[in-house]
Amino acid sequence: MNPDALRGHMDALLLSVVEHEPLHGYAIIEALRDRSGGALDVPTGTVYPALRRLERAGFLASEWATVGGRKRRTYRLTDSGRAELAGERTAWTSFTSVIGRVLNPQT
Amino acid sequence: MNPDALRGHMDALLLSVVEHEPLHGYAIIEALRDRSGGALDVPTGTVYPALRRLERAGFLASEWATVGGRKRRTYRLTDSGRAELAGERTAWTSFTSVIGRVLNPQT
DNA sequence: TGGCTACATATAGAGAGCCTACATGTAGGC
DNA sequence: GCCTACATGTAGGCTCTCTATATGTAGCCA
Repeated sequence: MNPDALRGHMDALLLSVVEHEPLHGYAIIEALRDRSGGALDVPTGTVYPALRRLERAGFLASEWATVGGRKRRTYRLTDSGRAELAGERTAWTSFTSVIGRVLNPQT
Repeated sequence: MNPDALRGHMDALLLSVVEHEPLHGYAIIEALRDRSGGALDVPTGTVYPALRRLERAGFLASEWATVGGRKRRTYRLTDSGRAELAGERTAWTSFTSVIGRVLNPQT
């Protein structure tokens, strides 16, 4: 997966993955890998800063927890984040429609 | 259209638009606008450098022409560019599939 | 004549985000 | 003692798209 292709879609992916259950960073990476059938293996250097950015934007909220002697920062979707995710899903649909039409015009 | 979303897809769009007929930069911008139903209005500062990049990569070849007193640099797809475009189309399909699955999992 | 719009190309510099590489630390198996 | 999995985080680099600016022709209109 070309990294540049992800540009501008990472937010939607991250928000989507914590939609129904709060997850910590490491688990988010695993969830992305699982949900994509292994196609998405996002490095920690991408995910952790992105999560902080999304929290700063108010779309996520985090809490520290200690599980099995290990510290985790668990992220959950805020109401604002839920609205953002809905918008991102709509944007995704129109994005694929537009690019798809240009890439494969049926003329 | 969020500019970041285009990242990594611009090449495919540009190659796609000159697939069946050579076009010059200005016409390429118009073609993208037309094919996308107006959704894609790519600035010259994006297109011209991108075209040069694609030519440097061997995917496009250009020739100068003068039409109605105006100079045009007309780009055509090379064989290498044709192969690249095919690859980009395949990549696009799997990209949308992967992101779509993560964004809207049917579990 | 002057001014405006469409046509046409090009570059400099800013901005942003994803990446690699590195740093740090715990738990558990061998 | 060493390795792997788990877990978070930052610094710096890279690349692409964008904004802003520059340059010039052709044609219309007042």
